[in-house]
Amino acid sequence: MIRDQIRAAIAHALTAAQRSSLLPTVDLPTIEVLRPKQADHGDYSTNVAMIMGSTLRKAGHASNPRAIAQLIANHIPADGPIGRVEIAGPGFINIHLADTWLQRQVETIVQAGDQFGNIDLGNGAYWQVEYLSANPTGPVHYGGARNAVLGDTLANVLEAAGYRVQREFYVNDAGNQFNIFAATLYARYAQHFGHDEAIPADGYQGEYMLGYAQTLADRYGDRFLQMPKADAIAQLKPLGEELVLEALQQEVRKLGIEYDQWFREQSLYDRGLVQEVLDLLRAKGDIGERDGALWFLASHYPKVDKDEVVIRSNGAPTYFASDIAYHYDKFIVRGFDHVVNIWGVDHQGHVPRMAAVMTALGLDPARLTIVLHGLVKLIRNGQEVKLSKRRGAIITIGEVVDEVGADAVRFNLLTRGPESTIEFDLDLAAQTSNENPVYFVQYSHARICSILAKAEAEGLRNVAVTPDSTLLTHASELALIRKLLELEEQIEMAVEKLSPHNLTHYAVDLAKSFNAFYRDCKVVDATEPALSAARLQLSQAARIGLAKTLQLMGISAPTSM
RNA sequence: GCCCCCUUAGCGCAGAGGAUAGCGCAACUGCCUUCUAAGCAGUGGGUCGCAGGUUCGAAUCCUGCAGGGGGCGCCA
Repeated sequence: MIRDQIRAAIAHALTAAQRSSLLPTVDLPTIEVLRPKQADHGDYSTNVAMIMGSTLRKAGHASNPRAIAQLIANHIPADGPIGRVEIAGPGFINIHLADTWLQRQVETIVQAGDQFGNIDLGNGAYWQVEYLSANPTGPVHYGGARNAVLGDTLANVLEAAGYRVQREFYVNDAGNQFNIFAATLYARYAQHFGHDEAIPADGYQGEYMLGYAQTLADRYGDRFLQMPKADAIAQLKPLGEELVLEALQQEVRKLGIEYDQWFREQSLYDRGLVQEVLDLLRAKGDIGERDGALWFLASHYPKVDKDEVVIRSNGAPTYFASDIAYHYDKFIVRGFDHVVNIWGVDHQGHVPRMAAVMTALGLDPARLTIVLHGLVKLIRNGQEVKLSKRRGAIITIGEVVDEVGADAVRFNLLTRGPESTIEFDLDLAAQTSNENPVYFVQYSHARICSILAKAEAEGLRNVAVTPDSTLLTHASELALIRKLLELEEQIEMAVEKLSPHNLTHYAVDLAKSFNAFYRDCKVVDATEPALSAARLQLSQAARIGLAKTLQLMGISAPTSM
């Protein structure tokens, strides 16, 4: 990455200055390479001279930061990406990228193609991203779309950063909610055949249950009414689960999401892993008995003040019991180096307990990251649409995608940091207007494609000579190249913060940079074939950058609009 | 009561301890016989919730306070 090259050059300059005794030999500070806000402060800058200044002052040496900066700057080799080096302000060293180097990057980008922007941060580390996990009791309500989009985009970004990533959906099919679902399903199924069978008091009221009953009746007839109710419910359970998961998969596909694995909670019990892990914790003294129940003694661990029931006094395990086994399975059985769980803020209380679980299992808690995201308020006709799965008055992910389109949903839910609450206005999102920055970005991509097509039609893309990138000297051309080269850093940032919202802002910036170039520089011009060739290559690079950014966000890159 | 998150332009939001705090929308003024006007250029708009502190330097870190949201179950 460019930043690393700059950092290396500065480090080299520092040691060179020390070796020639121009700078006293003290421990070098970590070199921060910053991106100045103002263009005339250069492409990169470092404050290392000011840090050194205070270190040297304390050690009784001459400590004028500007003088130190000058010493360091004198030793920075002006080659490769580094062009002009200047001292400014209280002691900043400002570094401008060299035009000739920038120009050469156009070809590099085009050659990289869809690999452009990829970096090697992960070094092949094996990560899991688990997102959208839910009870398989019906369609996922719209708020889940944020979870799904966040997790899926993070997975994309991690892959681009050199991680091996597994995408997982945890199916909570072992808990009480799922039993209630099965009982409700039985009732709806019986009702379908005219029986007077009431839905359980805490059952699922949603209309979608009628659809499941209908499907079961179509596929299996009334055979489940020819047996005791308990047996029928037991047999309907896995069938109902399959129906729900099929439907979920369809919904999620509308957002462009494919999971590598749908992991069933029940499988942890079937394999005896829950018992095994509880025994293990008991042997370590992390399990205690109180009020007839078994508790995980989480309060023994930092930041947790409460213990947590794992086996109820009625003998039934809690969700938390299988969750411990689940994470044991992730780290110890399957060997992920790192796991990212995407949860809504309403699960925040569970976070410190999971850290305790990690420690209790002998794992470094830092290997588990839980990304909490705020909830989504759906606005229609200026009013909040209430989401309640139990009451059945839900709007599903699929419905919203059908209404406003997957691209608008993904982009809008990605623009804000995870911790924010999002008010998603359906009426606005449905408009294909400039209210939707996603169209701005896509339009820019389509425009490039149109230019490339026009050049093709006029035979300008068949120029025999390789494009001469040194012809790209216009400020808008160089600004566009600079913006394109930011992609690596944007990916790095998204990974480090485990938050990809910066990509939406970058996409808009990149589109604006292209639009400025388009305004200032005529690309297809038969009277200037050499310049056209160079600009066409730059346009191609811009298309690659925009398409890559959109691809990371799971948003389509249309060739015409 | 305790814990977590949020508070930046009229609205919605970015801001990796750095220099003159940005983007979109809305408002106002211009630009389509020209490669896509779903676009472009320009203008106005700010005590970065409040008060202290740390630092050469704070929207950013620390403490307190206020307002908003969430969480504190033998639910998930």
